[in-house]
Amino acid sequence: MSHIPGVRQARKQKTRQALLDAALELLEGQSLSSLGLREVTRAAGIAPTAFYRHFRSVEDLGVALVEEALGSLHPMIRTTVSTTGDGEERIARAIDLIAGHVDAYPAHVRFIARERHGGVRPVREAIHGQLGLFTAEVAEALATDAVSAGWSLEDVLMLAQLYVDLMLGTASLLLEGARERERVSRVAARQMRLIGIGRAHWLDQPDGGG
Amino acid sequence: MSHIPGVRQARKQKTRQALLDAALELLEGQSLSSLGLREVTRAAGIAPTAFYRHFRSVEDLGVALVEEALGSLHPMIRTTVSTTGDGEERIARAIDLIAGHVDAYPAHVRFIARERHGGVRPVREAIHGQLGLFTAEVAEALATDAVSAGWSLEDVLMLAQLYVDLMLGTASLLLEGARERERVSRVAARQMRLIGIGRAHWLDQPDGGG
DNA sequence: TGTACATCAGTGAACGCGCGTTCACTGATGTAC
DNA sequence: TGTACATCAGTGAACGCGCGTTCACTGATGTAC
Repeated sequence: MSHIPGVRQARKQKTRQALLDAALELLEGQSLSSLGLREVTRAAGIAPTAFYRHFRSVEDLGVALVEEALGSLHPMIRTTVSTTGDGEERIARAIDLIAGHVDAYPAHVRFIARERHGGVRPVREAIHGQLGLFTAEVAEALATDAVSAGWSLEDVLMLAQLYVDLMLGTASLLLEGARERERVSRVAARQMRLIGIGRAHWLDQPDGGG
Repeated sequence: MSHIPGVRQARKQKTRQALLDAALELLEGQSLSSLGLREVTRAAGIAPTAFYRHFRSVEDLGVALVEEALGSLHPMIRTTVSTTGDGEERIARAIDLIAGHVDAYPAHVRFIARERHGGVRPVREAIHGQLGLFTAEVAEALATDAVSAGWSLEDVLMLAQLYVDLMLGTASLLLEGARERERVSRVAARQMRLIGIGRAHWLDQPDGGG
């Protein structure tokens, strides 16, 4: 009735989502640079030509997928980082959250891991940009800890980058080797512990600070 | 003359290498899963059908590329890890070696970074296997350090994995942002330093050791 | 409420093109004697 | 050394197929009055 929502717009949104979902599923076994437009529309159950009502190209759809995938990752990182408790508790909780996210959004995790260094530049850049935001967010949280007193901004950022890379790497390993989940989690926990120890002693060194 | 080398075999080898080189160059802008057989033979200057004299498929060629790319990486890791001197010297030397390798073999580095999580399973598995060997090699070198006395094998391996991932991540960043080389190197150096500090204090913790 | 017109998501035919793979072949290299 | 035959890397025509994109269209939804 009113000119804002409308049945038409809702249906369009639904088709768009069907395209995104179909693409994400097809990307389980291939890279975005080999994903075909007709392949996606066939899986989504619409005519090939309707694709253009939603995206200019498959590349363009890929960029939209980045938003969707890292949007779902955003709250997770926020929660992980704001967990309270001592070091060991925080590590255990972080690992649990990563594993939970991999279970809840396996296709999203796979997509990001795959296309982060993939063959489609605009997608790579979109992922890079989003991960930069995540790193800044993690850095902000780390900076409020007492342990970070006296740290330069640059050093907090390099630490955040270490954590973000470790989280992504762990998520990717959890995805591939479902049967090795326990071993992967244990190794990741120890790596976080070691980084935490390095963090605690960073300013002990004569030339540690920036 | 003798039945072992022969002109024929040498020529075949040369064509094979031309295929590998052509593929590697084409992979600068796309993923292996979208690389076409005809595309490769065209770039290599041979008829499409001759491809089958060397590889069963493009996927198969990809696996051969993994051998080639990580073969060239092998000596580098060995050198990096066996560098002598104090911690800071070793870090500086490691970063230099990584940067040098990226300059010498940019296409190989890009290929490995891209296909490590890429869409072609056999290639992914080949890379995973080779990186596992590297990690073991790094672990072996780390284990001989005095700092590693009292460490469990599992912990040495988790440390080695941390270093290997950091090296690969750094190589990839150096590749993408040529103009940011200095900043990337500085951050990587500090990450190595922080990991080194964590390593030095690992056994200080009541529950640090395995 | 009813009517007339505008919008626009989705359709289906058609196009030219490059793909992977097959096949019978060519001719230089290798081998046996 | 010379000859006759075997091997096999590379060729070129041919195939059927799915691709991305264009175009004019349909018909339900939206808007104006």
